[in-house]
Parts: sequence; structure tokens; C-alpha cells
Amino acid sequence: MSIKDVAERAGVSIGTVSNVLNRPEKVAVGTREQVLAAIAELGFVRNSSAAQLRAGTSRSLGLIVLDMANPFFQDVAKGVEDVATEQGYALMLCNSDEQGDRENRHLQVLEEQRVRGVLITPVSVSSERLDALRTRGTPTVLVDRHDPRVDCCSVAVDDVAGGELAGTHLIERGHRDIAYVTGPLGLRQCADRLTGLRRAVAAAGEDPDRLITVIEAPALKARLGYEAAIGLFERGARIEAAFCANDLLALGVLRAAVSTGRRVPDDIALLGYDDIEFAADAAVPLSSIRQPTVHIGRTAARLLLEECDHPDTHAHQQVMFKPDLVLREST
Amino acid sequence: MSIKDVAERAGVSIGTVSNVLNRPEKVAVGTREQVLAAIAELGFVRNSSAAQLRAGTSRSLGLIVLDMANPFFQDVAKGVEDVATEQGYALMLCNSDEQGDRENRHLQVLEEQRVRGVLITPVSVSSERLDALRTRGTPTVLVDRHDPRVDCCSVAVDDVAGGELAGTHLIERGHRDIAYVTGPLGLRQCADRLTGLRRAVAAAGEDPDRLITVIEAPALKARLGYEAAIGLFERGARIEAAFCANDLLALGVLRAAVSTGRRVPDDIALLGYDDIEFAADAAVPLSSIRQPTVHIGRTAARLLLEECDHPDTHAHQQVMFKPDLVLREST
DNA sequence: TCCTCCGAATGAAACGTTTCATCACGGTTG
DNA sequence: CAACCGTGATGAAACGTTTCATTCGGAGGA
Repeated sequence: MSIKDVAERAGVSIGTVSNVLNRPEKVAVGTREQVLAAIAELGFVRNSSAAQLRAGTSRSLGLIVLDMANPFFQDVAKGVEDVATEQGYALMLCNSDEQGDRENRHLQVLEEQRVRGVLITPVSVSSERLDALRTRGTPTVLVDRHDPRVDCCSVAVDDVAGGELAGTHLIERGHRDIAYVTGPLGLRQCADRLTGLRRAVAAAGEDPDRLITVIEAPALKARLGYEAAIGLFERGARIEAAFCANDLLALGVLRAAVSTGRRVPDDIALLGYDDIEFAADAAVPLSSIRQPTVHIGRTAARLLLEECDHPDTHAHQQVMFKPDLVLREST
Repeated sequence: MSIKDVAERAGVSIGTVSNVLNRPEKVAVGTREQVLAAIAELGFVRNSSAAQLRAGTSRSLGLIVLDMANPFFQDVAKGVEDVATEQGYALMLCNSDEQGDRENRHLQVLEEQRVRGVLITPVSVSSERLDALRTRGTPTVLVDRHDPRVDCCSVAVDDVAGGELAGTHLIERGHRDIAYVTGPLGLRQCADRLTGLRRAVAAAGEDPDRLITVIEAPALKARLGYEAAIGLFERGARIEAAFCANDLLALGVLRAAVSTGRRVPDDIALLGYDDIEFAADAAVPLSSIRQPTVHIGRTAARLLLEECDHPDTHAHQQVMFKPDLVLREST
């Protein structure tokens, strides 16, 4: 069922059908109705391959995230999708699962489909495949990353500020012995948040090295937060508060506290990071540092579309958002 | 940069380049290397619109889920994706967010792209758009649903069996006053699980109407589970165990128990449904009914590809899996 | 009555592949 | 030595749109 069949059925030319599809205001109302009727009768569905081939440009964007199970990326994706559909673009959602080869495969497919632009949180700092894509002219925006060479737009959140926010809050509540329960400090996020925490402690006139106990878990998972906290409790560490590099770790610590009969926040205060949806519904609702996730997605998508629509006047931007503190019962 | 440029550069014909791309074994090794070199030098990327247009068929599948934030669908998607990439298909992941118009929009885009087949959990029982798609020849598989008219494949889980599993377990542990905390009973899942629960109670020689208290929350959310449980506690209901229609509700009930000083499972036993990743890491690790989610996805994808590859010999199947009980500390 | 003009419809070219019939060229066979 | 064969390469047609220059038909003005 092609445009040709529709044309025949409606008794008009192929060009007219195309016009009905793409510029309905250009065709006389009577003709238009005939054509629409024919389309409905035949159940015609436009072949977007043909359209795209001829037009040379598609109306879709690609988004490659590290982990679809992560609420952070779900919200980012929602923001991107909002803007995309708003502007009449389709979004191709891809999950690299932190694997470089999956990322490359997705980039390949997206480029073969000639997407208009790509939003990506790359698995590693520099990706040859990604550079190639950009060089060949597909606009690219980095999400939750910054490009040291500033040759594309990026949108990220200031993790140092987040750590500082956390530290200031805990100090203000009078806590002095603070545990920082984190994932691998090799992750920039984890390291930055510690930097911010130390900065806040120092700003209060205290010695970060004395106040802060760092516990590095091998990953940002609840079970590891549980184990870390149990270890801490068992060796009798004096801890008034725990700041966790993400909410999952914090929920693990919470479980450890509950299972050893400690009261939150009286015996130990708890502060998470990310403000995942479940933080508010934990056994003790969790205070957390919130990142403007949906807004990140929206902003990234807008930057991308801006570059797509005005490639010549466009100037790359590195946007950096500040996180917020969400107060609940755990602190 | 088209195949033509590559041909020119390599000093061969267009057809030969196409052969290198699609049937490399058919072209002499020397020529092949020349062509590959030209491709690399020019940074050629195949235009899949053109390929698809000419070939008439694409190598991609569509998956439309109700809610990407739901761990159930994340796992299903993972299963589908496994099989798809394994067979060299690309997967277009779409989220209807339980909105009919979004579902229709996605179906439209997928059909315009001429995907080979569609896996979908429809928002409502009968979708005209979906029927049209099927009629026009795109194979379709229902996920977590059954088609009453049996004109396509489907993969689902037996929710009655799940409820029965839960009921039998609670009865065996000696619990007699059981609360069933559920979402809207208009949802088939919620209703089926209740049916199963009642069946188990009856099978134990008890009266379901006397033993079971049903509390219907307006949605399957943790906060509503919390509120439901608080209400229950406040009116002093005698409850030994709560079976929840999903883990989120159960986690809400857990929070209510913790915040009112009740001990789980001593004062009240708690059983969830879905076995989401976080169930194991809750303040009290949650017993739950597990659905074989990844397996559902894999099976659905396999059925779909089977239908795509052998449309004439293919016979539609309605696959129904049984759920498992996962024992943890909450019961 | 003739010209001009304008809106609406037409027809053909082009987009980048794949496919298939055809061809060129050595080597083998009778 | 002619006929045949097989391996590789070629060239052109076709896929279903969009686009744009062209044509058509009638209304309005001179």
C-alpha cells in the first residue's frame, strides 16, 4: 500500500497525496478530503524509510543512558522525551548498561538511521566512535558529564556543591562524627561529593580528617551499604551521622540500623543522595540530596534541538545545575 | 558519503560495495580489502533508510511497555533485548506510560518504520490501532496479557497461582487473620491474586470471608500502602499477616509497622509480590512472590521472531508461567 | 476578446541502497 | 581448438517518498 495506490484511489496525482500528508493547507479542501478518505479506506501508513531517504533528514533523536534501571536516568529520559514529542521528534531510547561495546553498537545503529542528534552519557571519558559521529556532523550533547575539550554541549550537576550541602546540613544539626559511605572513589561523582563534604566541614572550622570516616563500598548497591554499616557498628566506631553517596547505600545503612536496634535519626542520622522515589517511603523517610533530573533531560534536549535547528549560529554550552537538600525524618 | 563514493574510491562498482557489506564471502579477498579500506578512510556509514526501502524489510522490533520505571518491565525489556541482539535485531523501546494516546503514537511510528514485529502490553484490552497493525501484517505478541480471541501469541504469568502460593504459605505459618492490601480490584492482576488467596484459604478448610480483610488502595504505590496500614492499625484490626498485591505496597506497610513500633514478622508478617530488586534490601528483607520476568521477555521475543521467520507454519501460542515464592525475613 | 495572474494539481527527477541478469575472463574438458 | 563452466565483477532497475518546475483552468482586468 503506497502513496501511489492512494493517489489512484482518490483520482489524484502522487504529488498531491504527498502534499496532503505534509502541507495539507496547500491543497483544496475537497481534494484533501478525498485523499484522506482514500487513506483511511486503504489503511495506508507512510513508509518513513522512503520519506527519510528522500528528505535526507529524519525526525528522531537518540538517547543512550548507562542504566535504565537507575531512577536518575529514567527521569532524565522522561525530560528528554517531553521536549522531543513536544517538538514532534521521536526518541530512540538505548541502554548501554555501562558496556562500551553496547554503546558502540547503539551509536552505529543510530548513525545508520541518520538520527538528527544524540544525547549520551558515555561509558568512558573518550569514545572514538562518538568523536567520529560528531565529526561527521551529528550534533551531540553529553548528559551528566562534561567535555574537557568543549566541542559539544553538556548538562551536568555540581556534585561538589551537593557534598557541601550535605556536610553543612549535618554540621548544623550538631553532628561531629560523620561517616561517608560511598561507592568506588574512582567515580567522579563519589569523589566530588566527598570533596564537598570536606569543604563544608572545613568551613565550619573543623578538621575534615578527624571528623570524617570514609567507607568505600565496591559499588553503589543497598546490600553493600548494609554490609559497610554492619562492619562499622561491629568495630564500635563512634558515628553520629552517615552521609551516603547514593540513596541505595543509605537504605542499606538504614536496614543495618534497624536490624541492630538503632534508632534513626536519634542514634544515627542518615542522609542519602539522588532522592529516588522510594527514599520518601523508606521505613524511615530518608533525607536526601536531590538532582533536578527531569530538568536535566529537558535542558539537554533543548540544547540539542537548538544545535540541530541553527547549526551555524549555535554556540556550545556547558550547563551545570545545583542540587537541593530534601529534608525528611532521617536527619 | 554514499556507497557510490566508496565504490569510486576503491575503484569498483556500486554492486561490489554492496556485496562487501552484505555478502562478504561472495567477493574476492583482495577486492574486499580494498573496499573495506575505502570505507574506513571515508568514514562511510550505511544509510539504513535506503537499505530498508529497497529490501522492503527492516531488522528491528518494537517493544511498548506500560511503565519503564517499573522493575517488572525493565526485566522483561532486558529479556527481549537479549534475544533481539542475539538474532541481530535492533530493539525500539517505547513507554506508553499507561496512556492510550501515547501507545497509539508509538504504534504509528513503529509501523511507519516498518518494524518486523511488535511486543506490547496494551493499555486497554482492545486497541483498534493494534488490531489494524496486526491486520496489515505486522506480527504481534502480547506481554503480561492474554488475547481472548487467540489471534496472536501471548506470554503472561498465572496470578491466581501466585495468590494461592501466598495464601498457602501464610496459612502454613499459622496465620489466620490475613489482610490483603491491594491496588484497584479493577486491575485483573489484583483481582486474580485475591482469587488465589481465597482459594488457598478455602483449601485449608477455612472461611475466606471471615479470615481475609481486603483493603483496596487507589494505586500500587508505597505511600498508599503506608496509609492503608496506618488506617488498619488505628481502627485496631486484628491482623497477623498482610499479603500485598505488590512490593511497593508491602514496603509502605513495612514503614507503617516500623513507625508504630510493630515488629516484623513477630507482630505482623508481610508478604509482597514481584520481588523487585529492593525487596531484599528493605529494612526487613521482604518475602515476595517472584515472576520470571526476564524469561517472560525472552519467551515473548522468541515467539515473535518465530512468527516473523515462519509466518505460514507458525501457530499462535498462549504461554502462561507460574510464579515462585521467595522466602526472606518478613514471614 | 484577449492577456495576465493565481491557485491548484501534475510529472519527473532524485535520494542511497539491494538485487539480479549479464558479462568478462581464465581454466577445464572433450 | 572449440565449447563449456565458474568465479567475480558490473550495470541498471526498483523501492516509496519529496520536491520543484511546469501545466492547467478559470477569474479579473484592459
